[in-house]
Amino acid sequence: MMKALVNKKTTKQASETEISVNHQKLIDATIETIAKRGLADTTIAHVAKRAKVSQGYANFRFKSKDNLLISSLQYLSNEYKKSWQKIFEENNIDPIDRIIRIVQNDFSSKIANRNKISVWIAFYSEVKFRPSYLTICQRQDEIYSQQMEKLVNEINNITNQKEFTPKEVSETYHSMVDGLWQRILFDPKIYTHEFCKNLVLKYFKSIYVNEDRFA
Amino acid sequence: MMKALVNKKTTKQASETEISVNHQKLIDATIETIAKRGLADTTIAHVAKRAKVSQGYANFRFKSKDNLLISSLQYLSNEYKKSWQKIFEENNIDPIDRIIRIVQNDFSSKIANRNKISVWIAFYSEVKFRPSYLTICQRQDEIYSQQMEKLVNEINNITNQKEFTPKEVSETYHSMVDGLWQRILFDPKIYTHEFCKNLVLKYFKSIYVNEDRFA
DNA sequence: ATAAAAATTGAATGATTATTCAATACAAAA
DNA sequence: TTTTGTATTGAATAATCATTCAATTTTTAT
Repeated sequence: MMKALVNKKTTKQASETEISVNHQKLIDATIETIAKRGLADTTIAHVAKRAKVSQGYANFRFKSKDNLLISSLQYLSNEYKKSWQKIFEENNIDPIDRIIRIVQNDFSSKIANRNKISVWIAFYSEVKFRPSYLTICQRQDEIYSQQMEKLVNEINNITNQKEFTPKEVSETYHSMVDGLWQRILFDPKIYTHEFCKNLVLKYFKSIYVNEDRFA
Repeated sequence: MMKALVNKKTTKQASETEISVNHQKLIDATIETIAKRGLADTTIAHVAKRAKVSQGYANFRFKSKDNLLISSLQYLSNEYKKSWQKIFEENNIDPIDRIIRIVQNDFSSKIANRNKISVWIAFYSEVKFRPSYLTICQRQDEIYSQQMEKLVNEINNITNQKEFTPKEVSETYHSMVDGLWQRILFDPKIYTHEFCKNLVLKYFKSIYVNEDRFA
């Protein structure tokens, strides 16, 4: 009895490592497939082929296509969250430099590339009809906004800026980022990362008139 | 010969009116169906049922589903365009009042309601994979931007504002609108029309410091 | 009123695709 | 090596859906 339990456990651990590899391979393949073909044209067969596993296995591993899509969105969401969470936590860095880093992150090639953006928008477009998508997106947005407001509040205090509330600045920034991401998809020639960053920094410049770091 | 031609013409005219009715019924039904079920779940059968015509007819009338979708996007795009075109052309009205009208239009319940927005985003999400969608969206954006820059330029001259170029202000506004529309979908409780309009006007206030109309 | 033409139907077709599952490959344990 | 359990395959299944088209209804012209 005891032995059986132990055996089972080691077996499980070993296979879990194996499974994890396939798990991630499939999530990566899903994101790539959505980026290359669009959500409407993303089939289990395509994803499985890209992940180099059989079609049956892909479905078996994630129970359903829906589940695979949700896991992929979750992964994307976590990846993005990790990237900004780190910056918000850098308390030793000056708030203005910190917000500049947030902008740099939001328009870095790792985050704001056409593949990732097209996947985001694909999921956004279904948010109204899939409560699970909405939950994932909302939870992320909420924390981001909260942290952003806190940071803006610090900057308002430092600069003695009183006309625009942290909420207003934070929401304006957030919506600008969403809008610009969308436009990167439409016209990447015009909406380069530099162009977008510059636009956002100019916005901050209009709020924090005497601060030169928002060039 | 002559008679035949005339007959043909009258026949054609009469039927075109009839056809137009069905044509528009189908486009309306398509937009409603996308809004209610999402693009992924929009079938010819659903659209036809909503338009109260047979499934075969819907397909016959538009040659293909793809064509019906493109026509619906085109219609949506024209509808929006008509709404702002009119405002840009009101040369007798003061530029600042004109831009305020543009904002009011962009967040009117006719334009920025959840149904319309979800349809827009559904199409946006496929833009990368359907050149015809991209063309329609780009053409619209281009003219809007052009007119907006012209208007901002006038305002810059009047207010003697030199720090922010018309292009910068116009692009910032445009991306804010896109971003806010998206957020209306996510969280309509917070992102009311009033909230959005206020946010945008505050942005203008930060650019045109001495102008009280941007309350 | 009748014939001809056009509009419209709805059932059949064929393609696509998520899901299932019996069979096989593989790995670990005895 | 053999046995046992797990991972993985790939072909079969069943559902969904765009598209087609012969048949029917409606409209128009004479």
